[in-house]
Amino acid sequence: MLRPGPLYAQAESLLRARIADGAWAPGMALPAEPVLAAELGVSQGTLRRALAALERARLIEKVQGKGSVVATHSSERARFHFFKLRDATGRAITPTSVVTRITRDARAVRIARLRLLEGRAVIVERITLPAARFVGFTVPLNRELPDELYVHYQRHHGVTVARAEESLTAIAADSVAAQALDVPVGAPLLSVDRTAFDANGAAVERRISLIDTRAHHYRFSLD
Amino acid sequence: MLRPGPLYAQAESLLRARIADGAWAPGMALPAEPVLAAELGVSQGTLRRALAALERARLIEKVQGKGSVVATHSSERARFHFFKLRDATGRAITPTSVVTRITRDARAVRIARLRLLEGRAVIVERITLPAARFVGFTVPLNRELPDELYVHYQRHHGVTVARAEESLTAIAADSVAAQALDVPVGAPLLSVDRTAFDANGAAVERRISLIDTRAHHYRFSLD
DNA sequence: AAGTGGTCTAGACCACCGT
DNA sequence: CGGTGGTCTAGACCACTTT
Repeated sequence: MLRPGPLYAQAESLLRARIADGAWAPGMALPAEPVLAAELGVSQGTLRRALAALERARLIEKVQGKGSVVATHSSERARFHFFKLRDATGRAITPTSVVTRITRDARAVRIARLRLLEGRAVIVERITLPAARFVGFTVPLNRELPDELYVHYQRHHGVTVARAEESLTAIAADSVAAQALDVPVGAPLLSVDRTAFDANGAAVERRISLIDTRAHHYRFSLD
Repeated sequence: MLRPGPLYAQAESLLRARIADGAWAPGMALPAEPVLAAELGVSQGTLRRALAALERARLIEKVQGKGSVVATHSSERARFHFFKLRDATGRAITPTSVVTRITRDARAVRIARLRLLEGRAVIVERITLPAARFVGFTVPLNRELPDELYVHYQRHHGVTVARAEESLTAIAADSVAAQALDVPVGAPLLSVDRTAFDANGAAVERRISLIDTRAHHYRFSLD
């Protein structure tokens, strides 16, 4: 058998693939460590090293005495991991969202969305999804959504966003954005261009957010 | 003796303190693992767990066959870790910097700086340092600096920046920034408000950068 | 009580670096 | 060659959760 790299890395990528492929669904309990170790043919210590890496990548969550489960986007931690806006004092805020338009062609689904923070329109977004991964995509229009979009991807399309890259710039509001956000044309907006990836590293979403940052800040850490 | 928390965590904070206090200077080799483990009274395995955490935090660097050393900011990795601007194609760029003014009082040292990318003025910065940690701070004015500012902090003041928090907003250029960056007054600029911390978690720098993002993007990952 | 993950140890063996 | 870190294992014991 081919054995590229250390055992713990092989174990990690095996488990990572099972999660990304949906063989282990989000919320599902993993086998106990001794069982899983035997199945993979490694010691429990080696398995634990692989599981620790998956936990750092937020793909699984471990609880002492209970076991490990595949991480869900509805869990507190993941919900805030991809939403970095905070109010002026640094506190997190829960946004509400309204999808205003959906269009599609053979290659992509395109979504326009407006997000409100504390009742004020603060973000306009244009989202592009690969049609192949999101067949039959649909959400109610012009109504507040019950769940985060990433939770929707996961539940209805088996797509779990694991990682993202963002590119930030300051731009001047055009007339469309200005009207939606109730700011003057030419007002400075924060543009966030995000590409999101699943656990296998495949791109699953492109999202451009235009943000009115007069009352809210984009906040994060460099560790 | 008091023993709060697991051994590996105690070992980690002990080592972390030695680095932050300067008892182990940047670039200095650490004792070999068996030696260090004996000194701390833990097994090599437990010590390795602590060292792995310090390596993830970029406080030390390990090299197989040679040993471990306290990380230096001049190393490639750390140099780019705190500078997230990239060109439009995503490539990293090496900035040059000119300090234009230094003022000080009993509490703080204040620095004004201009940064050039590919020959164009792209960033104006105002930096505030706690006077207590930076006694006798001085750099040549209006001349290109030989080293990054963080390398200067480390070499001349024993201050190592280990972590930072940033708050981003889009603002309109005022007349001062507009002139320095050669953009119209009111042009959108990316404002980055950074607070930097040492390995002990003490704040060691406040820095506000105003960036012209027409040709360069602020780029980073959410993992 | 039984099962889970969490900690800690000791030791064998491997891969790499220097002399 | 001796010294370094890197990998892998086996087992003892602890802390927590559930039955």
